Amino acid sequence: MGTPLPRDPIADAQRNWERHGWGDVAAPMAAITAIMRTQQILLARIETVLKPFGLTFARYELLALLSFARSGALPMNKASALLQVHPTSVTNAVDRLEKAALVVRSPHPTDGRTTLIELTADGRTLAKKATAALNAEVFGKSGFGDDDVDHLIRVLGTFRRDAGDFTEE
Amino acid sequence: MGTPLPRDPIADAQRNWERHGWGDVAAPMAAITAIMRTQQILLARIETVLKPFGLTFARYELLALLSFARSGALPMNKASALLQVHPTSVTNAVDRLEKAALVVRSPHPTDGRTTLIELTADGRTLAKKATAALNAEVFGKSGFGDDDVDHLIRVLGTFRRDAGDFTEE
DNA sequence: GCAATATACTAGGACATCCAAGGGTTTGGA
DNA sequence: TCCAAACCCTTGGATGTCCTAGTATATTGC
Repeated sequence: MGTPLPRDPIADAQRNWERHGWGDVAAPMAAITAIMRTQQILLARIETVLKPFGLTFARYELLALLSFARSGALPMNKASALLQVHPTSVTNAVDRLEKAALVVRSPHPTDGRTTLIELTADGRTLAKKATAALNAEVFGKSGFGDDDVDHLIRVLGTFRRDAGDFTEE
Repeated sequence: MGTPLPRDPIADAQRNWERHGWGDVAAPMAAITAIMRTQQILLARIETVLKPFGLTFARYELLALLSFARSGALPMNKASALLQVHPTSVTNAVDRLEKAALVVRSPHPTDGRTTLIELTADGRTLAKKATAALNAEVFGKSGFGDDDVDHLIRVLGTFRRDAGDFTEE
């Protein structure tokens, strides 16, 4: 996107907030903005690694999810719930994965409304390769210290639970 | 997107990673995935608050940035750099803000290549109102504890610096 | 048993993001 | 001085996300 800025734009924003009398929410604003930007950076790294495999993160996530399912198949609505994205996003991803012969749609044996997404042999192979690449290039080089990783998992886990993502734990 | 899941899908993914022999990167994977999901939740909250103002987060960010500029105007490339998004994204946002009469494009006085984005009176008013709403509804109710906010700012700040977002500090 | 309600997926549309490419403007080195 | 390289913005295209509706299938309740 360009050259590094001389100063942290988010820290600047936080100062601006304080300067305008919003000091009480300046810090959370900065933290939230930092999360948004960090996500953007991470997503870009991930997409870069996946590009050679012809995958995007959305499609990879679906592939990875299927590869962990016992039978290598899941109903679309199940996938939507587990990936926590809108059903139409899953439809979109499946359309493209199916076109690439990485998954197949098949009717649910007992429920006529439901469509199963099944991993093909190619899909399973590609998922493995892509996972290895992501592990090596992104997750293995996250840049976060071990303590910070633990902290992030804990804090964001609480946040997600409070936001209604899940109940238990 | 729906009802809460019985279990944390990211914790499940982490267990799957460990089960498949990728224990060394399972934790960072979980932390990164949690950041992605948290961003999604926060963005949804923000967009919900901004919708009544006819704004999206991208447009709000631009408006807020302009409202902090001395003259209420910035060159497009400056805005692109500070918001850390692609120039075309700024073009897109300005197109829509201009259509809503919240900003105006004007030629740069000395550099014929550059276009200035100027806040209109309406734009400045709306920015103030939208900021008040976000402060009250999102940043003021982030759900993060003060210590966690500080930790996030610090850890993500280091991450962003290492990623090349900025140099100093 | 049948109508009303709920659920599952898809089609179409609005937005945002990025990349690649094109046209205009400046700058800088030969 | 002058042309090539650098820079700025926009257009067009690919993706992804969500929402709203519409169609088809199940389930419920009377």
